[in-house]
Amino acid sequence: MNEVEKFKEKLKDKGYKLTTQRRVILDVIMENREKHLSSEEIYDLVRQKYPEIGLATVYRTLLLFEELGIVYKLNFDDGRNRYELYHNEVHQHHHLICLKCGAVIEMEGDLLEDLEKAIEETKDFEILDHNVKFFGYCSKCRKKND
Amino acid sequence: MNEVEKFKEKLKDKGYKLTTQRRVILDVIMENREKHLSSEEIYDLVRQKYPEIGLATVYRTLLLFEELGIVYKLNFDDGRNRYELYHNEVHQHHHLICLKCGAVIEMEGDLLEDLEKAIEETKDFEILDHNVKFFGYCSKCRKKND
DNA sequence: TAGTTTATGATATTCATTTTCAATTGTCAA
DNA sequence: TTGACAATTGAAAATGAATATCATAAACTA
Repeated sequence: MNEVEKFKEKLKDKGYKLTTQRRVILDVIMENREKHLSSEEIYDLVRQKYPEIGLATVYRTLLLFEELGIVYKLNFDDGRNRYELYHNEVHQHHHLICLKCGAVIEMEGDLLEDLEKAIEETKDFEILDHNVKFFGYCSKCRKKND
Repeated sequence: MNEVEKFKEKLKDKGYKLTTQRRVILDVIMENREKHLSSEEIYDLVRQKYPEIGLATVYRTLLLFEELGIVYKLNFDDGRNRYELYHNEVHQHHHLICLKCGAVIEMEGDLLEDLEKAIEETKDFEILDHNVKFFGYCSKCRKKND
């Protein structure tokens, strides 16, 4: 079963309807896997394929997709929600955010596991998700500074 | 030199004036060291001491204090900025946020150091700050769930 | 295909934050 | 101490992202 079929099933399972708008929004997100698009950016891209769409529908759909585990909401402290396609490694990657040029670099690997285990034990806190961001200067901006 | 004197000096250094409003806002933040107050919460507390103050002044002052390194801005994904008094260990603590009751538990210790070193080397990214949050259920809420 | 329910688009609303601008208040030099 | 000038303030308006409202328009199901 491919991704789109899985998507259809997830909607049906919960009694949601399969609409053109939802399909187009999914397409845009799938075509931009490596990006971290904001709601507004998604709206702009969707309008190129389906100009009649309303902004509210995009917001509603992103909320729904998040609930269904289709997308994952990111927060880069730039005052807007950003989304990426959900994948299993999503919890295993962190983001490096350049304070100069705003570039977002993805980082795989979960070196947090030990830390999480320690927290669960010492604080009796059940961790479901984490949010790890590093702010600094990317290699390009570091070179410019020389 | 005590904290308040340091504060006065930081303002003067950059040509900013020492106003009653700024003093009262600092007092409120200092009296709530262990908390993570939002701008609105700070406004409410400040008004008890200085009712004439305007909301915009609080927002402006918090922005200024952040710039001067007097406070540190936190983001708990609840749609508002939160602040805490800047202290050197600020970079060394993380927050556990309960998804049920909203409690914020502070966690000391920096187990991220190894991870940061690895990033600086492999990604050529100079880390200045990090933001680490863990979401889950606190011990109280876990007990309630039983 | 009809009928019911869900979804949509346009618009209004909310909420946190920022901007505007005239009036006020610190600061520093005389 | 005063006066001048720049910085600061308060009130209100503006912004910007996100959400709610509501009448109309699609989807699904029998």
